[in-house]
Amino acid sequence: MVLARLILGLLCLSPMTGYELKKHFDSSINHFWNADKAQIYRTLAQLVDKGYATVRTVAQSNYPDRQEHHITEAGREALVQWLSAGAVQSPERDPFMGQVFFAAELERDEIQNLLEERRQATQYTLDDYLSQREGIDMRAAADRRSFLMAATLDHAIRQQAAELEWLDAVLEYLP
Amino acid sequence: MVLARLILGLLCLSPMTGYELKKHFDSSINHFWNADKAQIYRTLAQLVDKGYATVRTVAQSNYPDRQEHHITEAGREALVQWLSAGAVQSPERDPFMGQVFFAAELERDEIQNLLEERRQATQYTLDDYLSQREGIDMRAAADRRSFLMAATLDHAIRQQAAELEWLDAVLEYLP
DNA sequence: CCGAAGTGGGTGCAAAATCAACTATGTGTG
DNA sequence: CACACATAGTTGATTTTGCACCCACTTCGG
Repeated sequence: MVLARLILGLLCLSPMTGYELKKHFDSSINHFWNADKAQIYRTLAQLVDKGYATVRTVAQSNYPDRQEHHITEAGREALVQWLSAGAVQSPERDPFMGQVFFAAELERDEIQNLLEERRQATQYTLDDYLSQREGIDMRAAADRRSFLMAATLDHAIRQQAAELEWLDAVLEYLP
Repeated sequence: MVLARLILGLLCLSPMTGYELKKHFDSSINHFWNADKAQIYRTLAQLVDKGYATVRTVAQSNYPDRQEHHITEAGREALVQWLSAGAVQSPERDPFMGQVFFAAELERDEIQNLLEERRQATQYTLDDYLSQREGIDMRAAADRRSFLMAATLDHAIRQQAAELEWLDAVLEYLP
């Protein structure tokens, strides 16, 4: 469902192969979504079925043929409809919070390890996002599209930063 | 996978029926996980299969029989093993960020609507969490279990608060 | 020259999650 | 009395996701 819209969104920016879509999910989109290769190719096929995208096979000299997927007018409409239908509400889901919730089954130092391990991972993720952020041309963010894309990265940065602060607070006051 | 551990965690606190588990997911656990009724009952059956829980049917005078699920020693071990195996890393997943990422397909005022709608929903969720937080006896949070449980709620509160701040920033600077 | 990594695409399978019914009975409200 | 809601649990179908493979060819590093 969501994946199909995200793919439509990417195809809206420019025609792409499944392979290129995967790379986007692993880089520019990774701070708010991820997707398995197999899932991408299958969803792509569904989009073509529904008439939201068309395929154009482009032969290359040295590399395999590109199955270039182009968004159709119907596809663009479906995307806009999703965006116009209002802000989606998705339930919170964080397995790590589950670990914390029941962590009392562990000894105090093991709990501390758990939190410190998470702290390190969060710091690592935050640093990754911050370096991605540096790569963004701030003059380009004057146009609305770039601004919004950069904003989602800012969101991820704020979330990670908030998590770090929380972890430090918990580590400090843990009885 | 995660759901099975969370159920084990809850059964660790006290024996419960599927119905009661569902209520916990809808109330005390809702800030970091949710689960469908059907999924809970099926997972419960799996836990019994694996020997992580046992069922005791308790007849009631006016109401249907309770299928009380008790955690076994093996179940407790499985839970502890999950907690000891280290902090789980789960990829970020936020459909709303997808909407923002591609929101440039909309007009400026529609984008503003989208963000304001989300702002309201976030405020509502935050208020809910804050009122849950009020219900927590702070003296009880001196023991480690209560402290950790309250901490996960604090985490959710911080996340929602950070989201609000972000939304305000985006609304202010949106070109 | 060998092997690793990159380009490009795909299948099969299983687990996890969601949606929508359906079964009973009891209790409280208008 | 009818109706909604709470207690308690179950079934079927479908979608979503994740993991592990498989193909073919090219380019680059040592």
